[in-house]
Formats: sequence, C-alpha cells, structure tokens
Amino acid sequence: MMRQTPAESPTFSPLYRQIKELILQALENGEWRPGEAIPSETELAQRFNVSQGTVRKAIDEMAAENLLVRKQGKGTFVASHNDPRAFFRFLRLVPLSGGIEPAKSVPLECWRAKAGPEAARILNLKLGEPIIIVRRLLEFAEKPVVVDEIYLPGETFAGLSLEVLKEHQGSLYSLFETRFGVRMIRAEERLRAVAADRTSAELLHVPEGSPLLSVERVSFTYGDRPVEWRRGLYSTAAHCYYNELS
Amino acid sequence: MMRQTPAESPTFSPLYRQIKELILQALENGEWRPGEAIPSETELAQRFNVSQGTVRKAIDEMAAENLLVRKQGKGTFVASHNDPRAFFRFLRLVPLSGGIEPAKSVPLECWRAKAGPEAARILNLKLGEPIIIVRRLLEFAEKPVVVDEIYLPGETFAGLSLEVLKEHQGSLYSLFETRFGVRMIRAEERLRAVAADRTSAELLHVPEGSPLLSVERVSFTYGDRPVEWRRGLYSTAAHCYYNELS
DNA sequence: TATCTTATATCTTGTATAAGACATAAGACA
DNA sequence: TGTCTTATGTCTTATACAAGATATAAGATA
Repeated sequence: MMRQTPAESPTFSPLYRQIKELILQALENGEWRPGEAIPSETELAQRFNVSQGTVRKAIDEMAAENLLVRKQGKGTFVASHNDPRAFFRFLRLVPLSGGIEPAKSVPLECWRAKAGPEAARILNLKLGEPIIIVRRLLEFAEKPVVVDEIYLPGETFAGLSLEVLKEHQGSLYSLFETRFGVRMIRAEERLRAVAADRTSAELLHVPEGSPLLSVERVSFTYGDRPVEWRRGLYSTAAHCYYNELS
Repeated sequence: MMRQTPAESPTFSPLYRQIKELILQALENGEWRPGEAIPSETELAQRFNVSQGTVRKAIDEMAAENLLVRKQGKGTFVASHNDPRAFFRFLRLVPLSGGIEPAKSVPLECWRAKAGPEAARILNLKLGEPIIIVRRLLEFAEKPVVVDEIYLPGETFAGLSLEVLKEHQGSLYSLFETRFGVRMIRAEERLRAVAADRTSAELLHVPEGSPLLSVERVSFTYGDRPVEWRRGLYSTAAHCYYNELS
C-alpha cells in the first residue's frame, strides 16, 4: 500500500501506524458514532488492503488510549462517555473513607461572554470570540464537594443553556458527546492549593479562607483540539484526589 | 509447556502471560540488575521453549508497565531509577512558568522509631516493628518547594542514615535501588489541600496557615509489597502538580 | 402443536508462531 | 583512519488456529 521506505522518506511510519491514522480519521469524521461497533478486523483489513494482524495492532494501540473498547466475540466499539464505567475516567475524586459514593452534578449558572486573552489562548480562539461559561456544583452523597467554572467555545456548543444542563442525566461529557458531538479524548490537569474565597466557601459549606484544592483542566478532542477549560475548587475535608503513578 | 486448557483449570492464563510471570519472577530474584540488559527475545524463547513472538508479547506488557525499557537494535533493559529520564517519573511537580528547573533533595533529619498503628497498617508491618523516618526538603532552582516526611520499614533499609542520604546524588529512589536493592514499581498518591503548620511554613518560606498541597504516597515494589509511605507538603506558589488524564 | 433445550454454523476477537525488515555496534579491511 | 561487512538485537507483517458470542435450526418433551 502507501508504505514508504525509510531511505526515501524521513517521515516513515510503520504500516500499522498508518492504518491507525486512517481509522482515527474515520472516527473523527463520525463514520461510526460513540457506542457503536466499528467494522470487524477482517473487514477493515480488506478495506485497507492489509492483513488482519496489522489492523489488530493499530486497534490495540487505540484501545490502550481509550479510544476504542474491545469485546471478545462481539466486536470493537467506539468508546463513549455514556458508558457508566467511563464516569470516573476524568474524575479522580474519591472519599477518604474508602467506598464509592454516588455523584451528582448541579448546574448553577450558564451565560455567554467574549473570550478574554487567557481563555482565547487556552481554547485556541481569537480575542472576543463568543464563549459560554458554566458554573456548577458537584455533590457526593448529597453534600457539595466541588464547585466548577467551565469555559467552552461558543460556536461548538451553540444552544447550551441552563435548562439543557438541568435536563441531562449523567456526566457533562456524555452531554457534550450526545448533544454536541464533541468527544473528550484526553485532558491535562494542574493542581494547586488555594484559600477559599467568599462565594466558593458558601457553596461548599466551608469557612472562608480555608484551604481548597484548585484543579485546572484543559480537555482535548480529536486532533488535540482544546474544547474545554475548567477550574474546579475541591473541598478535601472528606475526599481526596487519587492518582496512581507507574 | 505448562499450558493448561480452560476446561481443566479455572485459573487458565494465556501462554504469553505465564511467560510474563516467569520473567517477572526472574526480575524479582535479581537475576538481572536495574540498568542491565535482559537476554534477547530469542534466547528467552529458547529458555522457556516458546516462540520469540510470545516472549515479545510478554515483554510488550512489561514495557508498558515501565518494568522494562526496549531499545531497538540494542536490547531490552531493566528499568532503573538511576536513569536520569526516570527522575520525574514519580514527581509530578512542574513550574507554573513552563520550563524545566533543576531539582535538588536536601536531607534534614533521619531517625529510628517504632511503627505506630497507622504506619504498621500501611507498610504491612507488626505494631512496634522498627521503622526509619526521614525529613527532607526538595528545592527547585535553589528555592524550597516541598517538605517530605518519609516512613520506611527499618529492616529493609537497615543502615540508612543522614550521612548516607547526604552523600548520595540523584533521586531517593535511585539510592534505594542501588544501595538497598529495593526497586519502586508503582505508587498511589492522595492529594488534599491543608493549612501550613508552623514548622512547614518556616521551611517553605510561606506564611503560617497558608494553603499547601498535601501529597500522601504509598510506594510498592515487586509483588505489590508496600515499602514506603511519605507525606509531602507542596508549596504551589510557583509550581503545580501536573497530571495527564486519558 | 407449542415450547424448551441443544447442536451447529458463523460471526467476532484472542493467541501463537514464523519470516523478513530495520537498527545498532563491533570487527575486518583497505 | 575511515569504510564496509557482519552479527545480533528489536520491529513489522503475515498466517493459522483457538476461544467467545449469537442466531438459527434440529430435536426432545409436554
């Protein structure tokens, strides 16, 4: 196929990686929706005119990156934030006591604004382009634990409103996925410790000035395009941010 | 080889995973030291009487878990904390400004004690067994950023002293590895925001009561055996804890 | 006849092996 | 000293077969 020898081209990449790129492109073009099954390895092999094992290695990598989910005997599926198992994929907060508590998102406000210099830089927009700002509370076991302020590019999330947010059940990312066709692939988080301001303190039921965990997150969709910037203040009185290193 | 059919045994595992287990065992037994090359895939295939591809798949998984490092054309090597590239593997702190700053560990104290209930539980020791406690400062660009209190099982780290700590260049884990033969494989971290106590505030040059990032870490060696419990207080005035989600 | 069970065919992904390509380093040789 | 060959690693691709899932048809049973 389009295989290029290293001698001829400095941008050589192995066959399976070229196939991966093609599958990624099809995914990006929405050829298969989240939750749906993609064609079988044999079918893809025929389509791209390579052997099944080569397709397999491409899919292997994409499964390791949480883009696809394999199910033996059933097929390979496009990963989805609607899957309940994906709920805690981007949420590292766990109760100090150990167990698992039900989480609930409570939207507070939703308004439109123009991108300032910081939002424009982070979201890769021009200065003054429309953005949407959402404030919401995250409750664990009926108690407020996180207050989030979320900045979204207005164009891709046109139609988002407080009502839409309130109607939706499940995670924000599942809403973004089903309603706006925006799939969050990966995110970068930066954590700091800060003192609670007045309003946050009231919302989280903690004294003003008490230490809070500040979590800034930039989320990316296909092609490393940033589509969300959020800042959360976590009350770590009864919960902590859990991370595994390896 | 020792392959068992699913019908005969409920604990069936594929061949490549059995090979992985054997390699892991050899690693644990110190057959090859950190930094050294393990035998080639072909050699291992002969030794275990399987094909090279099967060994490859086993090594693939171990490389993904940071236990081994592959180098095309050279060989496969036992991962080591002496490798300068591994310095930031367990340290997620980065300057807010962006760039990379040189880090330096400054040992403060090192004393012996007996395991209390918490240390005993976390380090899997009996109550009253000997432990070693280390206090140290971590400096970035000559400025104190982290103060750590580290709890170690006394038996495995017998001989550790302030002098030994001061002599050593490089990360703590590289010291543990070369001097005590203890390789840290993975770690769990729990982050919270707390107020600075008097002594920590002085050490970090911040006002007492100002918010600090508390990072509790339990590190594990082979066989998920816990061998370190540390609590760090991070000043996030000029740095932040960086984490990537996917 | 209606229904439940059990083969069976045929999809899927998972596992094992082999052969050749590519990368690297060391020694032969001009 | 510099270039070429060769040995020895890993990397890539291909092929064959095993195992899991599912729908359908055949058979047993009421």
